Order: sequence, then structure tokens, then C-alpha cells
Amino acid sequence: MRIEDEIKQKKFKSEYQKMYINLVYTANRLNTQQMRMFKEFGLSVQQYNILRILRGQVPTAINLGLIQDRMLDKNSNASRLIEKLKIKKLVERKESKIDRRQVDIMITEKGLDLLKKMDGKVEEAELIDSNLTKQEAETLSDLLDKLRG
Amino acid sequence: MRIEDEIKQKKFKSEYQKMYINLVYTANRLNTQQMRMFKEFGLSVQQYNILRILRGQVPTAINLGLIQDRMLDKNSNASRLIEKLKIKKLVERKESKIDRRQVDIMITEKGLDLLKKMDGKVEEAELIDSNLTKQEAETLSDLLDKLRG
DNA sequence: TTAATTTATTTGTACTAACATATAATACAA
DNA sequence: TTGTATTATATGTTAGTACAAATAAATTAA
Repeated sequence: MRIEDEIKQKKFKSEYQKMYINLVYTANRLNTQQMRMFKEFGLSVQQYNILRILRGQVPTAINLGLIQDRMLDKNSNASRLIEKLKIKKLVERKESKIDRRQVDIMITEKGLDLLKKMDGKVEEAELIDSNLTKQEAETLSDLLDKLRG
Repeated sequence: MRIEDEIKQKKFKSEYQKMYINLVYTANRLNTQQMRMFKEFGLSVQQYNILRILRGQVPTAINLGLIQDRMLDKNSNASRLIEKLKIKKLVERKESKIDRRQVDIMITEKGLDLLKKMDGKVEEAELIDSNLTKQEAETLSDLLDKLRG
């Protein structure tokens, strides 16, 4: 369905504005879908995001600042998110030996198991939701890069 | 900057996943920018969104359900957002004559003035932020429509 | 017409985000 | 070295989101 119909707005000030609104609207929808999927597994979108980042680093521990750099939502509070994950025993946290201000974080076996359980579903959702060809996905990605400048 | 560099992730499982991540990341950034801009004027993104919808209806009042339909973020709580706008005297709320369950909402003069003051800045931000040609903006919008299915 | 169902809106609650400030460790300069 | 600035993380606060449940009016069916 075209964005005009989704939000029942016929006219836009410009192509830019239309694209802009379309982008925000689409991302909101994807985000809501993701949230609902992750909820089954007891995770928020950002918690999942952090676990994925940590898995990419195994077997190395990574400090909180680096996690924040890699997060999709730079504004979410990594410190508190990690705390939640620790309570669920999905990550471990320990003081860095080099710099005592830093906290090194590592995903646990339990965390890895959870991600493994989720992988299939996540990939499926990403693929099914995306009604694009591989080429179109590439073009879209390139345009987004260009948009951000 | 390419998404790989933005989030320091070299590999993606697929073009789909990369596009997906890029979309969420880009929308988050736009959203943060918008939020900061609107804050100057004492509005949240969704409050602004509602005012814009109401301006589109002038001089007709529109009920809460219709506003919700047109909102970019369907999850935000229109009822409470309207309450905030009413406190600032940017909108008026009155019981519908046809159906007493419904609440008709209309933007006030003060609301229209505020939007007018904001128009220039908003448009400027949309244009400057977007490093795309008109044609590219159109393609991007079409791909997003297709993505949502 | 009365009871049951549906619809529109509000409200309660828990959780997350946004942002400022605090705390503590390290680096750097005088 | 000693004070000052900087950096890493944590925490307090306010507002917004997600979703369920409450309320109340309108619609439909018996």
C-alpha cells in the first residue's frame, strides 16, 4: 500500500517530504513488528541488538562504550540495558584490567543459546517482510547511505 | 558514510539484513534530529505530527480515531498527546454532536501560528538533510512502499 | 425494549528513552 | 607531584510508548 493511503494524506509538500514521512512510517512499523517478535523471547529490540553485537565479538569481551558506538539506537541507555541482560544471565560484566573505569562485557552460553533459538525466526521475518529483490534491497541501502550524507 | 562504517559492522547475513539495519538506523537518526528541532518549540515529534494533521483539516474538526489512523506512529497514545496540546492551548477538544463517544479536535489560532513559525525550519531541515535528488527521493519512496507490501 | 456486543476514548501500569548530572578513574599540564 | 581536564560508566528525573483494562455510548439481536 502506498504511503498516501496508509496515512490517508493525498498531498505532500515535496518528494523529499513524502520520502521522509515514508521512511519514518516504515521504520516505525518494522520496529513494532520486531518488538513483538522479540517479546516472545523476553527481550526488547535494543537488548537483542546488544546481544548480537556481543556475539560478533566472541570470545573477546568488549567495553560498554564500544557497544554504544555500534548500537542502532545511540540514545538508548546501554548501561541499564546491560543490567537487564545480566539479571537474565545472558551477559557477564567485569571490570577491565587495563582501565578500571571500563566495564568489559561478554555474552554467556545462555545468551548464545537464546540467540541461536531466535536466529531462524528473525531471518525468516526479515526475508518475508521484505518484498524486495536482492537488487532492490541493495539500491534502497545505497540510497539510505546517500541520504545520511 | 556507509552503514558498515556507521555501526562498525563489516559483514551482514544478507543484503536484506543490511538494508533492514540501515533503515532502522537511518530512521532513528532522523527521529533524533527532528526531536531536537521540535524541542525548541516545546513539542515532541508526535505532538507536531498531530498538529500537522489538524492543520490539514482546517476548518473542520476531526475525531481522535481519525487522527490515530493518520499518525506515523500508530502506537503513541493520541488521547494523552491531545491532552498535552490542549494544556498548551494549541488545540480545542469538544464532544461530538453526532456521537457522544467521539471527541472532535481542532487546532487553535495559537496552534496555527506555532506551525507557521516552524514551517520554514522544518522544510529547510528536510531538504538540507536529504542529500538526494528529487528522482532518488522518489525511488526511495517507491522502494519503501514495496517493502511494506 | 432489554440485553449483549461493538466502538470511541480514557486511564493504569510497567517499561524505555532523553538528557542532565554524579561519580570515579585516568591523562595531562604546570 | 598536584591540581585540572577528560573519559567511562552509572544514576535521577521527566516524558513517552506499549498494552491491557475501564468506562461509557451506540448499535445490533432476541
